This record gives sequence, structure tokens and C-alpha cells, in this order.
Amino acid sequence: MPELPEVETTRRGIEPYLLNATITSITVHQWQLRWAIPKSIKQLKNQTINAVNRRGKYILIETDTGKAIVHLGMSGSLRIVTNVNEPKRKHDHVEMQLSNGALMRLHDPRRFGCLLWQAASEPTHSLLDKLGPEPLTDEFDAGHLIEATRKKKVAIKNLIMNSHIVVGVGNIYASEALFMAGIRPGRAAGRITYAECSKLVEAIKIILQQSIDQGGTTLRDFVNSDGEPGYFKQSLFVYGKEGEDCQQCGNAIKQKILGQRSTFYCVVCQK
DNA sequence: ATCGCCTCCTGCGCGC
DNA sequence: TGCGCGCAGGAGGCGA
Repeated sequence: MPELPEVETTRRGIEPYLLNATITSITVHQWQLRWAIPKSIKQLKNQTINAVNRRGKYILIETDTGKAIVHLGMSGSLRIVTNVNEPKRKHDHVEMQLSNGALMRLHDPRRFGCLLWQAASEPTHSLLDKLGPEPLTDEFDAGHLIEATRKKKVAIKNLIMNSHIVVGVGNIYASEALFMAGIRPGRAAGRITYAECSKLVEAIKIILQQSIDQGGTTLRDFVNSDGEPGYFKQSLFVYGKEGEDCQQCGNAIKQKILGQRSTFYCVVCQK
């Protein structure tokens, strides 16, 4: 489910409860996520959390001895519970009790997410070391995108969703950014001009930032660490709007499948 | 190397 | 009301 804005919303929500807190216990109810949770996750016990970072769609819970790497997949969420009587729900797979009384629960019905442990002595985890730049930093610019697209036949939408090129752009924001930039999602990446790359980079930054500002997008089940939805859905121009009038030109929004994912665009506004 | 297809899993909304 | 079907915010891995 979550793309970068939803993950960042989650990170910001849990950070105040986790920072400088000690993990007094960790309970795993379901070990089998996308990959099995390693037994070494138990090393989190009695560790104090120094930082709660994000890299792409991964949340990194950092301690002196190592870090927990959390990915929420399609349906995951992290909830903070302060009422000790709040019952565990179905699909609450992992619970972390904190020294300040808060309890964090990893909830993930589809179990496409993961929880991994990387000891401080180990090299950067292979999931993290090949990731492209963060979209909201200066490292992600038109020069980076033009270089990544040259001679590529893959559709531009698939390319910007590839985390080795740039992290954090998922299926909603890929369609939205391409609409804002006026580029058809199915165009071969190699045929995108420098000026278009420049527009697309700007569009990605603007849309992701706006969505973060509104707490992310809730289509059906995304909730932040307080259990509240995000409000960016009302700002979407094309995602999930096939057959509706384009807000810019009035023509009907089209839907097609690209890379096995639903894609939405306006044939008039996007060339 | 690059690309496209498959897969993991549960839940929900739709049409019949 | 019940069932079967298709689809869903991801992305690694595999075979062509």
C-alpha cells in the first residue's frame, strides 16, 4: 500500500514514541512475512533507539548494535498503542513494548512487508545498497533522470517506479506525476527529452511533498500511526478516475495496464 | 544487461 | 445472502 508519503507519515508518527526509548520486549506472532523474520530480531530487546530513519520505502529503527529494517509492502502499517487494554487485532504480526509505556504493532494483512535485522558490524543490507537517490533531495535532478533513461525501451512510468533509479515513487504518484508533467505513461523512457525529464523531476517532488503535507493517500486502508487516514486522495487528478472528466481539459481519463499495474492518464493533456 | 511476467497473501466490492 | 471473480499504495527473482 504505502508509497513514500505514507511511509514518511508513518515514520514521523512513530518517531516521538521510539526515539530514546528502550525496547523492553519484542513478540512475534507471525514470522512468515515476505521473507521470514530472522531470529536475530530478538537482539532488539534491551536496545535503546537512537534514530528512526527512512530510506525509500524502508523504515530504519537504529540502535547501537544494529538496525531493524521495516517495509510495509502493500498493506502494512505501524500503529502506536498507548492504552494497554487495546486488544491485538488479526494480522498484528509483531509487537514491540517500549520503556515509555507505548506499544508498537506491525499490522500487515497481505504480508508483503518485511522486518529484518542488520547488525552494526555487517555491511549495508543488499536491499538498501542498490537504491537510487531520494526524490526530495538535490541528488535527484534532471541530469540524473536523463542519464537513467537513455537507450531504455521500458515505459517511463515503469522506470520511475524502479527503486534502483529513484526510490519512493509507487503506482499512485507515478500516474499523478506523469499527468502533472504532461507525459504519456507508456512512452519509451529513452525518448523522453531533457526538458521533459526536468518537468517530471519537478512534478515528482511537488506531488510527493504535497502528499506528505496532507498525511499521505488513503485509498481504502492506509492509516498513520494513530490509526488516522491521509487526505491526499482528494488532490488526485487521474489515479482511480477512469471515465471521469479530466480536470484540466474535460476529456475522459483513460486506464491501461503497464507493467501489470493500473495506469491512469489523459490522452489530451499528456503527450 | 534489459525487460516483462510471476509470485507472495488477504480482503473487499462487484455482478450474478 | 452467498459465491466467484478481479483487483489492490510493492518489488525481488527468474527466464527469455
